[in-house]
Amino acid sequence: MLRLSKLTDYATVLLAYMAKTNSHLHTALELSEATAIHLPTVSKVMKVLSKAGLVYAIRGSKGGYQLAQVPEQITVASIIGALEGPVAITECSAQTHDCEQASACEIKGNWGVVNRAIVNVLESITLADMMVTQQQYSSAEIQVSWQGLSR
Amino acid sequence: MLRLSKLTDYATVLLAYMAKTNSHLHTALELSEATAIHLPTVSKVMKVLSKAGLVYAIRGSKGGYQLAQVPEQITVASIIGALEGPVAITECSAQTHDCEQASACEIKGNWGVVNRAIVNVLESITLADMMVTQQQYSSAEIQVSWQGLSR
DNA sequence: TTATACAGTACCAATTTAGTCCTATATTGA
DNA sequence: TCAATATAGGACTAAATTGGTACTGTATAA
Ligand code: FES
Ligand code: FES
Repeated sequence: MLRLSKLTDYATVLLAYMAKTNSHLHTALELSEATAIHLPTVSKVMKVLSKAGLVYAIRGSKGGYQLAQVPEQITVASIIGALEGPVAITECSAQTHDCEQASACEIKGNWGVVNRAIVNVLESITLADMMVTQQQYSSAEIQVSWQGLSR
Repeated sequence: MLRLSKLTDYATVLLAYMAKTNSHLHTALELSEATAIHLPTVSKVMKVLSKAGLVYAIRGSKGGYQLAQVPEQITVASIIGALEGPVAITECSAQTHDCEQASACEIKGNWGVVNRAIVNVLESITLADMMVTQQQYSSAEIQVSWQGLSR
């Protein structure tokens, strides 16, 4: 149902924690303890974020991770892009797809428009936005979770 | 990568075809031939759309399917909803989720905001919008597909 | 040289999705 | 009433994806 992967969710939680205190380096172990995400999973996610250039990684003892940009410059779209690749809600919304018989299709090109609209939303939301405290809703409303992630 | 299921894509193609000539009933066989989606798959999708109330279904000989509303009233969000349930980009953006330790999370509630923004986009786009002819892009741009669906 | 911490990759289990098929039910018309 | 037509509702399997873990390699500091 138009779901992001759990790894993307983990990544956002980890980056948000790092953003809070970005003065020092964060080891994978520290991140794991602070977020209650299992260490192997933290490692996996951080490696991907490092490769994508969203965080700096320093090896060796006294090493760790640090945000590569300020939270205001890290968009949700870039986090998703790092973990899952470019957003493409359907095969037809992707740029690289090849199709000979598209002439017969009634909705040709329109998924691309929808996709663009969603990407615009995701590019407009930054890590800093994600750290704003949201009001708590009653149980009938949005029930947020954190434990749910590490299930 | 924030992907809709293929069935949702099929459903949109089928509904768009039906919208073109909604004066008569469309049998699953006719829809299959017009869209080149295999008949069993067409049946599966139409059953779901019927159950969701997006199309009327009439059984027996001379039976078939017909849109339950005009294309301007059928939103992309409702099509997704019929096939995949409500849009929930993460577990934390769902309404029904239960979490005891959310107090520790840095991004608590924010996925719900992002989710809402995406739902707003999807609710603003109708089947009629999806039928607007889009300009053809060069191969470097969006490459639309129709055959890709039935792969 | 040793301990620490990230990098890269391979791997498996669990889940989800796509696709097909079978039986039941409703409708029409001969 | 019977036969033909079409949808309804499940059940089922194969394929693909995802989530999670483990192992080996490399860089750094003391
Ligand atoms: S991700 Fe933090 S409350 Fe769900
Ligand atoms: S769905 Fe891809 S061109 Fe129609």
